[in-house]
Amino acid sequence: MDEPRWLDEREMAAWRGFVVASNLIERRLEQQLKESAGLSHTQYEILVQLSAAPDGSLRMTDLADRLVTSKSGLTYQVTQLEKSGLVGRRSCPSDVRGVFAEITEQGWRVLREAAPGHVATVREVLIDVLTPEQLTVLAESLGTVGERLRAAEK
Amino acid sequence: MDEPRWLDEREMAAWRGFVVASNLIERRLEQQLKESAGLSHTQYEILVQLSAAPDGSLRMTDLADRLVTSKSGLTYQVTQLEKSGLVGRRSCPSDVRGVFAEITEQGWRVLREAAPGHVATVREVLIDVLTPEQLTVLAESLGTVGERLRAAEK
DNA sequence: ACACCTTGGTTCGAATTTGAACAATTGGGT
DNA sequence: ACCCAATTGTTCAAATTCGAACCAAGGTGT
Repeated sequence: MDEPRWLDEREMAAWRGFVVASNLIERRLEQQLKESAGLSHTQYEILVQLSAAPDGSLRMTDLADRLVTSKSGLTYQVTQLEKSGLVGRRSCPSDVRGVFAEITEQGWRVLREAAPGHVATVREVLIDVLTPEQLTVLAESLGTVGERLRAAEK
Repeated sequence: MDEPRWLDEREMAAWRGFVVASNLIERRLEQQLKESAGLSHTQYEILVQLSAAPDGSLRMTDLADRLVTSKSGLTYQVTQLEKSGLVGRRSCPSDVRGVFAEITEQGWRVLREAAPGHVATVREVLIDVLTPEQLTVLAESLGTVGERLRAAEK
């Protein structure tokens, strides 16, 4: 770390842009979901991941990985969603330790109800603000970034 | 919201990429700063903003805006940093209600100490992973996104 | 001067997040 | 079969976050 390569103007712009944009977007999303569906963004994401899974259920650890959250954080949120009846827990046949989180009927309803507004907001804050070309580059770039970080965490 | 325009594959890739990347990056940054300098990312950002200000000080509200955080959240963090001696509070001459947060000598030292490692990590997770062209597009895109959201919040 | 609406910052309580410690299993490698 | 490291999910305490309520002080219009 003797002679750090500082960021030039463009690099700095990209970095600041990223940090600021992600904070602003997260804030807006949180507010929109909370007010229109009574869900936090994390909770919404849990429902989305479960709904996309083959049988509407995923192992806790698997789910935690997809959400990029801590195991304990997930335990907490799943418990919350369980209290609200949007998610249930099932135990895993092949592994006594394992626990499946499973989206319920009501979970589906709430998700279907919340999705349109959420998507609209996503468009409003990111997608519809950019040109198709920008979107393509963004998808590729952040895809790579994600892969690298996933790999590095292991 | 009768017929929502769902996201096509590319749009979805951009969106998922954004969410996943920002979570992963934030996690990594937090971990790196905590272990190498004992600071949270928020605290680091506070020091950066103050150090960049003309006289090393900013009004609380101004600072909160730049950090994209709530006023109460900032009050908390500034208090923490004050306890550690990295930041001080001064009152504003022209407005009795006003409070300036000001970076201290020790704050400067800690910041200088932490910066190289932080920048290295930023390169590692984002900047050096992308091509110059990708970086340019990213900077422009997220710049726009940020501006729009800032404007919309008013 | 006087109401009145806005601003600036802090305080408060509630919700959330994290990492470390833990208990119970699992799955090799020998 | 058996020992041991790695894995699973939860619990716990501590730190952080937010929004709403609040108090004090500015600024405006009459």
